[in-house]
Amino acid sequence: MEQKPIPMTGAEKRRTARISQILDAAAHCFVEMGFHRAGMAKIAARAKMSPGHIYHYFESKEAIIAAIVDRESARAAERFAEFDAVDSTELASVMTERAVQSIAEKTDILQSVLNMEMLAECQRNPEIACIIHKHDRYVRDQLTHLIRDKLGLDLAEARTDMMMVQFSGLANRLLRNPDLDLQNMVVLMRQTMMAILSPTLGHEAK
Amino acid sequence: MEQKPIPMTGAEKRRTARISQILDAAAHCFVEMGFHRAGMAKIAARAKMSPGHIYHYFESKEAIIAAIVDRESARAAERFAEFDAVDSTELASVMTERAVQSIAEKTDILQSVLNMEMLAECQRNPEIACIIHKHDRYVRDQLTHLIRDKLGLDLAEARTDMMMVQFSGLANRLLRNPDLDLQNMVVLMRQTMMAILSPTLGHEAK
DNA sequence: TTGATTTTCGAATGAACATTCTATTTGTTG
DNA sequence: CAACAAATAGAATGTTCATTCGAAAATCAA
Repeated sequence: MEQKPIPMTGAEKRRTARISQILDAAAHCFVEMGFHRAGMAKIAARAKMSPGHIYHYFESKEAIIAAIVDRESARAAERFAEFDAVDSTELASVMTERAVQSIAEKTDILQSVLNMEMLAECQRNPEIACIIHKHDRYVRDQLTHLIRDKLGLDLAEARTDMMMVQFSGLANRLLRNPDLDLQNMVVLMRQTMMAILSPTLGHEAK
Repeated sequence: MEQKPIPMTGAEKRRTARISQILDAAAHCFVEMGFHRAGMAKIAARAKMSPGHIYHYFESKEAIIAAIVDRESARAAERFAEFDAVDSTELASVMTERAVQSIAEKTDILQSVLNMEMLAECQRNPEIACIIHKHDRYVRDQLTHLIRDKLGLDLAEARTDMMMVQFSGLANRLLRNPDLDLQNMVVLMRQTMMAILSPTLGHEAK
């Protein structure tokens, strides 16, 4: 989203370094054990500091969870922002490639696990819900603008959501079906995305 | 899947009643607090029995989680089995309606939360993974048979997975975007599903 | 260097939790 | 009804965990 081009003092740099040390450790533990079985002791050990010290940077474990959700959501949003620069005619292809390719990597399976955890938490914790909805709205706005103004299509909001259905649906599918044949899937996925971005969708010839 | 037409004695009936009492209570608590923050005390209270007594029916809390995952997966599989009886020409429509309608209900939002929790756990606990993959394979086999043998389409496995991408993707989307306009979505979703089930998909006219 | 400030540690605390165990109640059967 | 088995309760146990706190170490200012 908006950014800080403000330079940082040494102390501030240190502080943000420590914070991302903690977040990296927390993310790792959360993937491995889930939000609520990952103990502060484990997180602290992985971040190479004492448990007590974490409380100089975060008010509570909940605050760490919120920060993780925020960071991961922001990263996902960033990834979507790349589509902005893509040529209109190739959008479906590029998005398909990115969806499939990013998912074929181990790191993104882990990312998916974190996403599941986040979405579950989202229905219980209003603060988490707020963070997730904020980032989702941002991504949607970007994509809707692309579809409406660059591609000149109607039903832009609905098409946006349909595109995003493909992304999260694919991630979900890969967790449930470990034998998924990506080779064949990618062909159908590309055509499906192209169909979603075709002017005739939503205007059925009867 | 296969079933037991065997009649039950009074004692057995009681036993299964108690067990589903526990599972209902557990499911409720798991949705509300997640697998690992839901304490046995809370589950016991909701099931109207003592914590200790639960251990007459389940070896451990892990066993309850496994049982919940199994039950919920089996229920999802049952719901998919209904599509078996649907007329070929209407499959896409019926599946769309079912996906959208089932998701528009509050209960299915809660079901989605449980699904997220399950999928996250699936990547950490091999026993859970096994249960989930088993049920997913069952659903896929049903649907693939439908697509290949009733609709006479090629690429049946890939089309199956694409259909399932739509289902889980839609559930996911609704959690992330609470403002989702189902009215417009349903139109695009139906056409997308029809495209996935059209013989021309996968055989692009260049 | 000295004093002040910040960073860091790790033990102490208290709550929550899964599980076990013993005792009590309920139900069944001869 | 008596004796036995099954069901149930709930307190006790030992562990794990988030959080707090006082002190030690490092950093900085003068």
